[in-house]
Amino acid sequence: MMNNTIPDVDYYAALADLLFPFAKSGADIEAVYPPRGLPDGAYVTRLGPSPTGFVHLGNLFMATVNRRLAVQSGGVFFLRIEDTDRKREVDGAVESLLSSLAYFGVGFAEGAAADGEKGDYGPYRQSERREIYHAFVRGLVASGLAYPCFLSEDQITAIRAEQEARKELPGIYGKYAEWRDADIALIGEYLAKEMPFVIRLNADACTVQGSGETVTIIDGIRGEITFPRNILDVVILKQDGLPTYHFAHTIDDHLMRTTHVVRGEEWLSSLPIHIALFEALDFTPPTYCHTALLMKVDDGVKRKLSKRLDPELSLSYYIAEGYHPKAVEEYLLTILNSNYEEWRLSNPGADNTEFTLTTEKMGASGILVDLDKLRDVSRDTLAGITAKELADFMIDWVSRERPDALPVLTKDRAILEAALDIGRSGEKPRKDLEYAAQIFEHISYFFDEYFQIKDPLPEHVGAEDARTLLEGYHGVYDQSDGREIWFGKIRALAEENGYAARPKDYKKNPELYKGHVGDVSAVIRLALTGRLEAPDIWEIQQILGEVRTRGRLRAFERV
RNA sequence: GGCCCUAUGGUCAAGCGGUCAAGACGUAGCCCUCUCACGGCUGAAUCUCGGGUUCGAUUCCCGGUAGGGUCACCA
Repeated sequence: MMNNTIPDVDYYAALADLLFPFAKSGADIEAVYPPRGLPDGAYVTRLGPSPTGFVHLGNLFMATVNRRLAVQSGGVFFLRIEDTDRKREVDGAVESLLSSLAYFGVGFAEGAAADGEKGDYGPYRQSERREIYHAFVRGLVASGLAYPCFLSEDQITAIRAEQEARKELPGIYGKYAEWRDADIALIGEYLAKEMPFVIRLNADACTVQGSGETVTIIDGIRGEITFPRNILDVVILKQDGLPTYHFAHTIDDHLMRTTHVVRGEEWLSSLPIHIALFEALDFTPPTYCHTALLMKVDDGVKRKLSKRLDPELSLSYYIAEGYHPKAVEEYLLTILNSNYEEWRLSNPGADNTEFTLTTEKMGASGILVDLDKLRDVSRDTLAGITAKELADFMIDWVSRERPDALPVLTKDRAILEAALDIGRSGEKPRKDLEYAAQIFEHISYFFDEYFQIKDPLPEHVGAEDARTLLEGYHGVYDQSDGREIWFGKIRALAEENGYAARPKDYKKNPELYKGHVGDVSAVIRLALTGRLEAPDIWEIQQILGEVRTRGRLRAFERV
């Protein structure tokens, strides 16, 4: 059934006409997307997510690198929606992607947007670029570099089974590529019968004369990488007429004038295909930068983050927990460039855009996402944010995640800000604020609605003693006392009740005392905050006000 | 299994032929201290294994081993 004569130029031209009678030429398309008039050294980068509805930390990671690389070089960062798989597409996915990224401060000056798109290199949704792809596929067919393949799913499965049995490389290539240079009459016949087909790259026809068996490219992160040339007749156009990732990537990044493709390491293995495609189309490939993968430890095994298995690593997790966008950005930068942390240490207050990200400084081995580290970075970051801003941030979070608590939190803005600002000024500011959910719990005792006694009495204080101490404290308490006078009273109170006025005295002669001032203040702290661990009592009283302070002291005495 | 990537403490890592092998997180202890947090100090903890090259390898080369990725009409 196959034609054994070597096809000629006429054959390929005829085939192209047969397959794509109405397609434009590559040159027509090319004319619409001229090179960008950017200065030398400007990076054009992109984010190319598929709209599956799941927005991953990896998406943010990728967005952060690409965006910074573009922005810091005076280039362009754009968003392209890779929606060539209609089966996986989810309604509203683009919107949720955009809003999740926006939460973390990532926006796009060019590309797909919630309401259409912006920029001169569109369309920015691959599903809308059909004509463009077809024009170039036609060109490939016309030069004998691609061909229609009518192999059915069953046939392909059978071929694979045979290959597996023979321990051969699976796939359509070489002698298995039955439809390479097939009889044009037969193709016409199948076409007339509307048999489904795909367009495959003719890998053998692509091999550049005299270039050898391997290809070497310089990766922006990894340096030189050598691999065998692609021999697979990969599908470039699917049955539904949409391109596969490989082909769409080649066409789009060429036409959109992408200079640097920064993507995850999982793409490294398809690089031979992409290089083959760029060569076949006679395009100059971009600089590839393959980043390390974000990993997770599962049962002691390190593995790639997976959408399926790790819902807690979706962006929505961080948004729901209320991690501050700046904190997450700081964290990502620390894992992105090993010298970032050092830079941050010597430039504590500087805007992180002053730091220049380099692909050379990016690691090539898998990164374990470390929430401990994130929280630490977060504490530092939040310490540098004003209470006013934090209050806005908390209100925003509460209205999203805890709407029931919104009235409580917004009732008295001054209290909210004061609560968030405790101990944050001075030489050694507190750093105990991590993320909204934690902060909410942390300051909850300032709100009567959420105030409750959570901890037991301290070890050295019995119930009777507690009552006596609180009564005594209530008697001497004066809201207008300064911190020194106030604490003097606590010391006196401790002494009167058999507790050491100074912890050191107690440590020296524990048998002489019931405990020490710490125990006395612990009781007061417990009455006022419901917990044994809280910031300075005096400050808390200032914020609570005299009425509520007395109220809580009395309430506790009754318990 | 083929191909590719990776390999310094539990984690992120500096190092780019000669170092007592940085730093950060975490962890242990101490100090400061009314608790907590902050801060300070101290400690434990790392070059995957063999071969080369070299006067000298954590560093360069080769191999093993381990981990990871990928082998779709998914991206």
